[in-house]
Amino acid sequence: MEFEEPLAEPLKKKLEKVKELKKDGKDLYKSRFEKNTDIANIKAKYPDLKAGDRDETVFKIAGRVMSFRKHGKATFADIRDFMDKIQLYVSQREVGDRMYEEFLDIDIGDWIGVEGNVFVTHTGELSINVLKFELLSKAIRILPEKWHGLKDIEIRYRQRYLDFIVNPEVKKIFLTRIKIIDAIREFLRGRGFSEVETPMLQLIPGGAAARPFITHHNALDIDLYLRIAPELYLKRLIVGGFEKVFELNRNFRNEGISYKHNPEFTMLEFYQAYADYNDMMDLTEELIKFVSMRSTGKLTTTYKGNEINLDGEWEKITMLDAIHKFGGVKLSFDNTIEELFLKAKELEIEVDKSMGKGKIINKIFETLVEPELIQPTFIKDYPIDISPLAKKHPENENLVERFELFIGGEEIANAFSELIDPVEQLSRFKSQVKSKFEEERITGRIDIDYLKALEYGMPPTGGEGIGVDRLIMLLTNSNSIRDVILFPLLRPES
RNA sequence: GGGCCGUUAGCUCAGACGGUAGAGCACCGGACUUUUAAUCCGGGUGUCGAAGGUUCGAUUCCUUCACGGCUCACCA
Repeated sequence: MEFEEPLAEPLKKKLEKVKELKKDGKDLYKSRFEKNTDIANIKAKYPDLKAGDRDETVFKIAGRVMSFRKHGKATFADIRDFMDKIQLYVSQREVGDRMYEEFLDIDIGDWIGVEGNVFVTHTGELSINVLKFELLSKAIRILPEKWHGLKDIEIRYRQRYLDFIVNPEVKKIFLTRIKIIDAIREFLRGRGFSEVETPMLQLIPGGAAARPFITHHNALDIDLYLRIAPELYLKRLIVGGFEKVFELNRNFRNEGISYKHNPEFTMLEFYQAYADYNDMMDLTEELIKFVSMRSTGKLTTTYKGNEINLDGEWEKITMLDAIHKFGGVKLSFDNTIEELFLKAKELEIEVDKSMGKGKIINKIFETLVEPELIQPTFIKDYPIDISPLAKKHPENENLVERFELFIGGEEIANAFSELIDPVEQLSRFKSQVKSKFEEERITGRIDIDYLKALEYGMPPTGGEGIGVDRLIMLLTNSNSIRDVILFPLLRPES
């Protein structure tokens, strides 16, 4: 038994008790228990029983003991299984002297299996009259307190199991997360999309501009990167003839941690041949409405104090129009760099002239507009120089057919009509690698194999990425990405 | 990385002019056959985040560090 700190007194006593029980030949850690129902089922079966009512059906349930109310020769206890909890009534008369003695050795936190029938107490609580019980697994550590719960946010993240044991609302968030993930798959499958798995270990980490995690393959003696995006592989599949594919899995980015960034996070990417970014907008709107209904049963949510309505048609507006509308600033690509630079300065937005027009405009957009985009809004037609994989806009060579979806002031989705011209793709890659700033962030290597794939011909395609954790934050009103990731990354304890 | 805040019992939290700390729950001992924050009687179980410094004396004051939170920067 390994304890990192000197043993606190209660812990020592627990260990002594366990030693005693073992010495008496008790098996404290059993192999199995045959349940025949869940607590929630029992509760559902007897909605109308009144005080004094009783049913002789024998149920076998199991769970963790959460509390005791001991009364000498009879004891009440609450046990909890995955979804529900119920009160046990154990009396010496019913279970006999020896078993009752054994029950008094049970501690809060222990797992037990129980056989008993249902009755309702004087105070009207549906309870299990215990006929037999069995200790399944002994707890040595003492659980956090029962009505203040566990508030220390650091312990909640580091020991998430305690968070689940003590804070029921946390479990609710993750159950919603599970429903959201299921609903995404259900929706896309229903639309004829195939779920695929592409490499997480990549030779060239492409599809985004973030610093990658580096690892090493010993047998091949090569460095590999954990993927920052699956994009370039999914598009290879489109070249190979797949028409609708999606991948719902982890990406890894070696960047800062914040309320909306975890080094590993869940990304949905989907690609549809013959579709453009307008089609993707329609699909996105339907997807998120479907997911919201399936997971929360409604089309409204509250996020950071804002009421958000997902119903109705979502607004679509170009980036430049949005800057005009929300920021009152009229910008265009006819402005010189100097003019854009001065405009940004005037707005107290930090930019420098090496950034290029697109980047400055985007920065202004992020500062002035993003926080205002509370209700679902598609921002479309992004600057070309910040969108190396998107198709050029037919009406303006400075723009691409790209949109981002914002809800609650957060970026939820990013999509475009894919750039499928291999010659143009090469020159875009080159100009991207050119700037010194980018060079630090990108490995500097162009994915020649991806270009080769394009050279074989890729059909017109719409592609999109959705930050699933952020979507979950939105639908569960969670202020931090750590509240929707089971085991978020923390610095190791000293 | 910068700024601000936090770290006291298993948990939630008090507290002190600088004189080695106290509540509730949990825990330990006892009473109790319908309680549900059960009740009643008895028991504090602690490296006051860590290390230095000042001091007769530091958990308290100072410095540094660790971890966490918020925020700014960064993350197209």
